[in-house]
Amino acid sequence: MPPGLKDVAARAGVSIKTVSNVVNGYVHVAPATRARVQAAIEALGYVPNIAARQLRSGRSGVIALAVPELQSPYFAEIAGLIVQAAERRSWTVLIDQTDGQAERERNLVAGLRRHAIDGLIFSPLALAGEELALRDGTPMVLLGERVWHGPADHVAIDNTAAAADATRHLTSLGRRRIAAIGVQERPSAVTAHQRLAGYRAALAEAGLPADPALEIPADGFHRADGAAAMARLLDAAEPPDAVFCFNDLLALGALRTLLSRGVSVPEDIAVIGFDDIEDGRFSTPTLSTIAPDAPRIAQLAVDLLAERLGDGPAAAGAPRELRVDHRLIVRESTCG
Amino acid sequence: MPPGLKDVAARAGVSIKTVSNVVNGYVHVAPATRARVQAAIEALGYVPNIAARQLRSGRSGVIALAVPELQSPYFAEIAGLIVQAAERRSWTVLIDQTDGQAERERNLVAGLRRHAIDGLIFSPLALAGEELALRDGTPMVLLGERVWHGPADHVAIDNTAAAADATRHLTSLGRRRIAAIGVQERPSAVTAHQRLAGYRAALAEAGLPADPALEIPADGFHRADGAAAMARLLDAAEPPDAVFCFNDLLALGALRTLLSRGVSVPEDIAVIGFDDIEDGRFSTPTLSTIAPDAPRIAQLAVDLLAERLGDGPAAAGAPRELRVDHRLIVRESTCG
DNA sequence: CTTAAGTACTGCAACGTTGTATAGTCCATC
DNA sequence: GATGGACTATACAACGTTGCAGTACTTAAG
Repeated sequence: MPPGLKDVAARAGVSIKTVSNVVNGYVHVAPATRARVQAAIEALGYVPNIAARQLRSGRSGVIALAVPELQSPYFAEIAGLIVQAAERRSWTVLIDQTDGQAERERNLVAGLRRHAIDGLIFSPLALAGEELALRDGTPMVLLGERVWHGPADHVAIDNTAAAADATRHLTSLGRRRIAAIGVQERPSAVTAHQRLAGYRAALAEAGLPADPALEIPADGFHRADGAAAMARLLDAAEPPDAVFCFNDLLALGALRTLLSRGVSVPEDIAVIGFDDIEDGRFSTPTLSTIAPDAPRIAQLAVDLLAERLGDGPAAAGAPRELRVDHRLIVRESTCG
Repeated sequence: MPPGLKDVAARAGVSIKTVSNVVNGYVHVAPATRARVQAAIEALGYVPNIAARQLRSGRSGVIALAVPELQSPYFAEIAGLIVQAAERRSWTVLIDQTDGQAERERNLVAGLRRHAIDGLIFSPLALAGEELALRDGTPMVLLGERVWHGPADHVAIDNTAAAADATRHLTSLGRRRIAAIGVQERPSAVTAHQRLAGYRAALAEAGLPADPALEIPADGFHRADGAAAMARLLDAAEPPDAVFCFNDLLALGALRTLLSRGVSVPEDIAVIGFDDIEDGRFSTPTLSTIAPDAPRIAQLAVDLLAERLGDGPAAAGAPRELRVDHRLIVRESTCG
């Protein structure tokens, strides 16, 4: 049985509360008393019982992060950054994996969590809009899409603008038949919709026609989906001269298909992705992409949560929408 | 303020304890009563308070997973699999990131965790051997290396044998100057030592001399380290005709250097990695590698923890060492 | 008709912590 | 020499839950 305040108090010859005060750094404790208590703490190896503390204070020091899947480099990176940012506030992060399943996401939002958490950072995949209203009062920060007037705070880049930047980069290189890989019909696939919108906007801007045959759907955003989509494009009557993939994994998959078929990149077909995952910096050819400011996304998400959790005046208030910058990164896959 | 047993009890017209009994599936509750209580629970949206439950029972239903970094695909994959395996036992997983810092790992082992957890799954990077003895009684499962007679349970593949398999694959292809990338001097870098040992053993077996100039150190196990190491090898007087990289990230980095310098793989230099991360299946060329049975590692780690957590006879006992299989996966980087 | 065993439910204490209220001491100020 | 304030320390209650002991009733066996 681990020692409690009680045991430390007995050993130091003070009251339980005095030990508690020492532990919590309360100012008005005589130096001599403090030293005696500290010694007792060391001697007994006392560690505060978090469960009890949480029971009293209602705070657990744990925030949950819900992502579709950790295996995806982009989410892994974001998760790592959020863990780091949370650490700076002495929070620990509990990771929920939704696998993009609507049911799991709904449970999350309904507050059917098994564990008590102070806040939730959530990157929804299957749910969108009003369905995301968190039932219990747990503060939530949404990640990764721009849902205007959504029910919760969220942090995101301007997906549409970023997609337009990517596409514009291709048009500026003189490409005329630019395909898009990653189109998704589901109404909840907001990210895909926004990137498609940006793509179309940039095409229109360049005076290029929107060709439905160039808008290739993908079940998921993985390499295999990208590889399959690219194969479909190459087998078509009139292949493209450039491809905008809605994320880097799709692009890497596409790249693989291109190279294994002997299509040279970027000479025959230029490829650009989205996310700037590390893989793209070392692939062959290296991958041009849109780089969201991921460290900032993580930091802002944690900060926003902290604000809601604080007792200050900012705790309440209307949902806020924070936009994070993105950059176009040009590498070999568009400019060999 | 969320409803408690008290509130449910009041609404259902029974005692608090009866509600508790219903929640915990106690047998001797009259069907009618049970129904009434259930209704009240639904109506109020009651969810048990984990902190209080833990305070009473000592169990939190949370296990911690400590990995060097989530950004690394191999760890991200393992983490994802462990979250899934834990879910099957209704556990949640709390992720700690050590960044491979000895101090952080030491804190972890000393039990200076911020959160109360039932068990710990730990993939150590900086610590090794006796330093890993867990101070408080929390059950721990070690991941990813084979430390004989270590202080805790662990699950690992046979690193040395696997490294030998990889190297043997290269010798069997007729390669004579086989380099190793990822050598680390630190005594705690057990993984690197074991893979080096396997590499040397396979060379000896093939009657090849061990050439120190071919054993290239790497600070970390990332793409950049692999790229740098490969550059060093190419600049040497006598470049190798094959390279065994201690993990896939190193190999992908090395691949990048090779291709950007126009060295053809595998004709001029064959490359093999270790881990079988998804990237290697879509890189150009695709990467030969050693594939540990990651799903099994995750499952076993969780099972082992469950055993220690159980009240059964298996709960105590000497540390166990479980070996997991690995396979050699031959792809284009060794057999174009 | 008594006893024992089983069923259905209740009340109290305790897990370890912290907020509030309180009380005593010491010192400076009016 | 009284008043007030800062400092130091303590006691008690409460957070929501569950284990244990106990009550009251029912049924079956002797």
